[in-house]
Amino acid sequence: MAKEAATAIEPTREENYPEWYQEVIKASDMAENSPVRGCMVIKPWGYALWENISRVLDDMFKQTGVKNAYFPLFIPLSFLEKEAAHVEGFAKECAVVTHHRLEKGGNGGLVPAGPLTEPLIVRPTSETIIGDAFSKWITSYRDLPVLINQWANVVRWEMRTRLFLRTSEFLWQEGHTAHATAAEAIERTRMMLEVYRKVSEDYLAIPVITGEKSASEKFPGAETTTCIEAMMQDRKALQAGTSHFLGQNFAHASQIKYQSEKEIEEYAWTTSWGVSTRLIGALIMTHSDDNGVILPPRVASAHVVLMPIIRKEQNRDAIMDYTQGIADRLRKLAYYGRNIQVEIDSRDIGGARNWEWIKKGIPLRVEIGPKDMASDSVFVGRRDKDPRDKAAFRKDAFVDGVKDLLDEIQNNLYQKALDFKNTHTRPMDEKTDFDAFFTPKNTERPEIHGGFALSHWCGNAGCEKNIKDRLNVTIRCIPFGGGNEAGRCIECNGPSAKRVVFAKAY
RNA sequence: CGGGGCGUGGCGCAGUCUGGCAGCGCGCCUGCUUUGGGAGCAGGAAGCCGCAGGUUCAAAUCCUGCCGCCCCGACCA
Repeated sequence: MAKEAATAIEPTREENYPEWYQEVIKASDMAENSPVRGCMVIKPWGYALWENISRVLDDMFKQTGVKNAYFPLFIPLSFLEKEAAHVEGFAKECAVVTHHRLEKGGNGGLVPAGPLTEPLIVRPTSETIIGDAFSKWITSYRDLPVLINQWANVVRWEMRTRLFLRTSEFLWQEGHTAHATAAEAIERTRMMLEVYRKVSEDYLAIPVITGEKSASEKFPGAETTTCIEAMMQDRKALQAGTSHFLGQNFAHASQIKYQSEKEIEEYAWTTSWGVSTRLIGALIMTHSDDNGVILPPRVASAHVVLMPIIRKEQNRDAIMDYTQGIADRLRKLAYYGRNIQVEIDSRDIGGARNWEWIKKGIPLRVEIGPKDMASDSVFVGRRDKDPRDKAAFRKDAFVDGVKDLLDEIQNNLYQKALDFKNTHTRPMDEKTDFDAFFTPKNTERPEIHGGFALSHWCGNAGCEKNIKDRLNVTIRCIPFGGGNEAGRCIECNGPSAKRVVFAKAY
């Protein structure tokens, strides 16, 4: 027997969180770096997650009247220039296409030829190109609202990239809507944020805080940006989704106008909202442990792995039949929008097989050997429990109860994440406490520290900046609900009407 | 773009200081024995030592330039 590591993943979260994150992804076989700088290859086990998340979102979008469409990957440079704040926000991270042909170069290579008269940028987001379409589609108040979503890839040339969390190219959906009134657009902004909250909490089992961004953190060109913020296991905040009220900024830029009932020319009010493959990063960092990924059942790449244990060759057919019979029954069961997905892994590689599936985070591992078959049973391990904590089930009881079992795991994951978030979220009124909260004890090798501080803020951008410069802590959002409560700004002691969420962020 | 680290079979690394046969562990393939907590033995395949120049009888090793990756920061979903 080979040596056993204390944990399947090294280093552990405690030892080196960023490296742990990378190792977890590698061990789960979800994605890998590609030859293209900053771009990832999403492998089947990771892509299945995205498919499942997409399906849930897509259904919910459609239930609110949104329809899917598709717009070009390339955006004329002049389009991006139309909205001043938007240009400022995205100019630094645009990939630009300047040529349309390759020719043989001097030493056998290829060189770009045929310069474009107007460079094209690869979309970092599609407000401008979709705004242009909307300007043609909308002429009357009768055309409104227009409710469009597209599933697409976008490119943002980031300095530093990390699998799923920040890659040069990523997959996302971007919703774009146009409305006759500000009130209706604001309502839509909140409605879609609510969809994100629901998917995040009910499917990904990631508890979030919903709220509004401060002026410095909002989307370039937006009037207001609302967001869902989640806490990762290193207690840093991750912005998991945003929904923007764009006012009439993009309507002016793209000339989205309509004639009202009163025969007056009006500009439309628009929104945009998106979530991306970053959600997968959020999911990994919320649930995974030192043995690898833990997938919430409702979006898991697969639900159950069946592992036949064939001790004697003459048992093979009987055990495989028994296993196949269980798989057939499980696959007929519907669970949250799809049938139970079953993997059968009959590889003869000893205990390594079990550990591979632990690292991949599959919710249920089922061992099926001669003893189980003899007693009409199965031996089940749950990913939300210790790897050695396994229990025998009667076969029928397991099959009939598998959906309850999956829901139990789903709820456990959510509850655990919620407890973690609550434990590390605290009101903070004294500047010294605030600074201590966000300062690691060991400056050489900072330990996991901090969390969400609920503190008062006077609304002044200067105070926000001071805090960022001093502690690298930002306002993640001004949370909805919770009520107003007068207090004193954590930075300047000025009057404040409400607490906001401060945290270090990804 | 600033600071730090690193590029050697698929993965992780040693070898570089002091130039002289391309190595180790894991993984992979074959066979036998095993199997309910990460199997054992035997055999085997797999390398442009990041790239390009230079020095040398000889370069993974020395020199010059470039490229890429990772971590921290700035930027960001």
